[in-house]
Amino acid sequence: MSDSRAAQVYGGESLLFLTDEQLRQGIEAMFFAYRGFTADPDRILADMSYGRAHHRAIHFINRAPGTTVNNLLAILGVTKQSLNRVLRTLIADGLVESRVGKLDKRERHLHLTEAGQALEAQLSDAQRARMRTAYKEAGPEAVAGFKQVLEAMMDADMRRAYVKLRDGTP
Amino acid sequence: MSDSRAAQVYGGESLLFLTDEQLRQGIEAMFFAYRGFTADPDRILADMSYGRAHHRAIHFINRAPGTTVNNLLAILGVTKQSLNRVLRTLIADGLVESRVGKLDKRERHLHLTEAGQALEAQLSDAQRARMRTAYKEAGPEAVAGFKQVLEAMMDADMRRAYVKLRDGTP
DNA sequence: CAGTTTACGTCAGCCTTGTTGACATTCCAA
DNA sequence: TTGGAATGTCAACAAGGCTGACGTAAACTG
Repeated sequence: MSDSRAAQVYGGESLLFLTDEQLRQGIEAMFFAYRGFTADPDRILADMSYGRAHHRAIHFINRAPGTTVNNLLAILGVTKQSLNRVLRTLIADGLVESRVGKLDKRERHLHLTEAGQALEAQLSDAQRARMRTAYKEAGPEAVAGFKQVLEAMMDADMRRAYVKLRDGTP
Repeated sequence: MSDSRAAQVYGGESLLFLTDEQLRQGIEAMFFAYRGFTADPDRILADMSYGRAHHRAIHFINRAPGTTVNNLLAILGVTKQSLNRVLRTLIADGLVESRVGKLDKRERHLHLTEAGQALEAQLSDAQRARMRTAYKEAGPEAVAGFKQVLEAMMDADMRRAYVKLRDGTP
């Protein structure tokens, strides 16, 4: 596994980008970048009594309005108890609305209220602003590569969720 | 801010990659990919009584052996109390060694013991394996773009830390 | 040399966010 | 009608952030 001699060539293609050093750079890039990625929303949320978990819930409810709790659970990858605690406060604070399903009354369909949409926009704007700057700095080809690698890094089920969200809302 | 009409062209260059939809895809890609990124080490650590915080400490001590507590603090971006809790257990368990500085005796220089290096290798191998697969799947050009965008996404001081680690150990 | 600053450790307490386990309710479907 | 699925809730707990306060030793500085 710990193969530092990956500077081989086969099939005519250089594999220099697969050295442990290259891989480690990618690992550290992910670590540092993710910090930046969450920094702006975190700052906004710190003032309110919300955290990153609330942001995630708000983001995906906005992204797929009417989604069920179970669906959201799968996307967020947390337990229903964890999610429920977050949803409870968001509903109590009037940011999220929970509507009993019409076809299946066990299900709860989640929607953002106007206040919820306002907060979503505020958080989203901050996060997008950073993304936009990064995209601009790196250029379109880099962005394409960025997405390719990230997608390849996901677990299979997360990748399905990602692609579904991406292609489901054109 | 929420400009959905970014499909403009100026200076002859398409800015289609800067639409809100494109940016949102990037945001979700980061979210889902980061989950995959941490999944393998998390699984390994779950069996022991360690968490992601221990992994981070071990990673950067391995990366910069002899680093001081203050230095590590800056890289990890946590409080000294938080880091201390983690370091204390790692030192107690014989994975990390803390040596009093020779020039400045206030400083503690951190090193991995053999056991620490073994765990680091185990965690690192798992994480690199995933990176390697992703890199292979996406190809060298995508990897270059991936790193460019991530670097552009970092806060200025994190970017400095990243570059320093990257270029300091060639 | 005296006083201040720096580096580090630690105690106490709080918060968010994750976990498991147990249990109730509602309702669909076989 | 009964089993299972979807949801919600209570309780208890742990990891890992945070702040504030305090102590010690070493280094720096006027």
